[in-house]
Amino acid sequence: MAGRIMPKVSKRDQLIEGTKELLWEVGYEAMSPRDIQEKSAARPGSLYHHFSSKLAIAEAALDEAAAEDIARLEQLFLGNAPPLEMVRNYLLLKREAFRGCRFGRLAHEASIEHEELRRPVAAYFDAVRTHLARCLKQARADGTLRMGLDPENLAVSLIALIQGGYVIARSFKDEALFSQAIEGALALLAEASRSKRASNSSGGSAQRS
Amino acid sequence: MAGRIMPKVSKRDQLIEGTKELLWEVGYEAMSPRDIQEKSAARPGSLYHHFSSKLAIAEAALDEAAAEDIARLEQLFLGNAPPLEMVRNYLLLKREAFRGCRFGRLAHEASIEHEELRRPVAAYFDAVRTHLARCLKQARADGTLRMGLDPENLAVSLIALIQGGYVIARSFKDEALFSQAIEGALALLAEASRSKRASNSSGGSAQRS
DNA sequence: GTCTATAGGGGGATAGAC
DNA sequence: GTCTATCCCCCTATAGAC
Repeated sequence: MAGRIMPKVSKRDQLIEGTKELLWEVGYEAMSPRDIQEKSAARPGSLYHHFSSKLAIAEAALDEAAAEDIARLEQLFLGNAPPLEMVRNYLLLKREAFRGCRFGRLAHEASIEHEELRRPVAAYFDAVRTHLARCLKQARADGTLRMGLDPENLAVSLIALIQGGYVIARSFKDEALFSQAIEGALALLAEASRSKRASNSSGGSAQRS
Repeated sequence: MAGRIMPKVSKRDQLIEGTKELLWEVGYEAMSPRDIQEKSAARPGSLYHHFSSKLAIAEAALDEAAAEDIARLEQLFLGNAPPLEMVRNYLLLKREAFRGCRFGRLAHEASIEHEELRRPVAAYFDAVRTHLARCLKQARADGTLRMGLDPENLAVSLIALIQGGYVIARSFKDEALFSQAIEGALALLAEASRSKRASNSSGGSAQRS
């Protein structure tokens, strides 16, 4: 049993892992080095051997988290569904409204002014924005999204929608509000993508291919 | 100079005022009783004479803040502009993107689970939601907003949009993203509003902050 | 690399004089 | 009502043995 060739999880990895969890659960400021140590079954000596400070280990953990989620996004947006459908699917991803976004939740802490923390957070959002903007641009090009709608602006709106959804759900202690926010936006998007095939003569001629 | 009949600002009021500012600046958890005392030129004795705990004074301050802002909302939504214009105007209110919403910023703290804090936060958002939903409902009734768009859902979406706008602006350290999020939503709304009047004022929101 | 022991400072609150 | 003085605990490390 014990003789297996084990990857041998180092204390360093355990510490990083514990920190990732804590950053999501409680954020940066409310997370103490002691909390990390307990969650990782480690002692101060280990923590400060591998990392110079709480900020340093948080940076490492957050960099890892961002890399993970950015990679997952690549997968998500890889398919070849119609671009607007991709956007819809992204909005409808299963999310734990109360848990919040592990990046967005840090945005309101004063510590977000540490570039070490802000950089990975911004990197994650930038990846989302890029994917969404690309889909929306494509949708506009192929005629499923109306002109006059700026894909870049819209992408930011949708990211904000999700982040705000967490805020509202937590404030009302009601997960349903998260879904409501998403549904409202989906309905708007549907209106904005309603084909030009109807009597509305807003200039478009493109039909579904 | 000093002989004027002064309203005599009590230490209690100073403490509340200082707490309101701090809750906005740094949030609940990062605000220490000592911070409050310094900001209010008061001493522990005063604080704990008037309030039983940090939580108690935060509750009092937050209740006051919510009452203020709910009253301001009443004024805002009092005019008799077309309902959809009211909504647009609300979205275009001047906001300090980096400062964030003094209610929404608390939503991600673990302490939001204290009902004392959550109640005023939810009360504020509920007021916004009610006003927006009423406008949107009216707009749908008078034909300026398409059927098929649920006013309740949409109201939640718009609140989320704003709250998320703060998150994104802070994450990217870029106020322009707040405006971008708003613009994106305004464009969507414009598409969803039926241009029954010949004079097409939709989409021409003209000013950016 | 990981441990135990310890340190300086601030957090949240109380006691009691005035 | 407001003040000064003080308390205990936890936060963020640091030192040094193993």
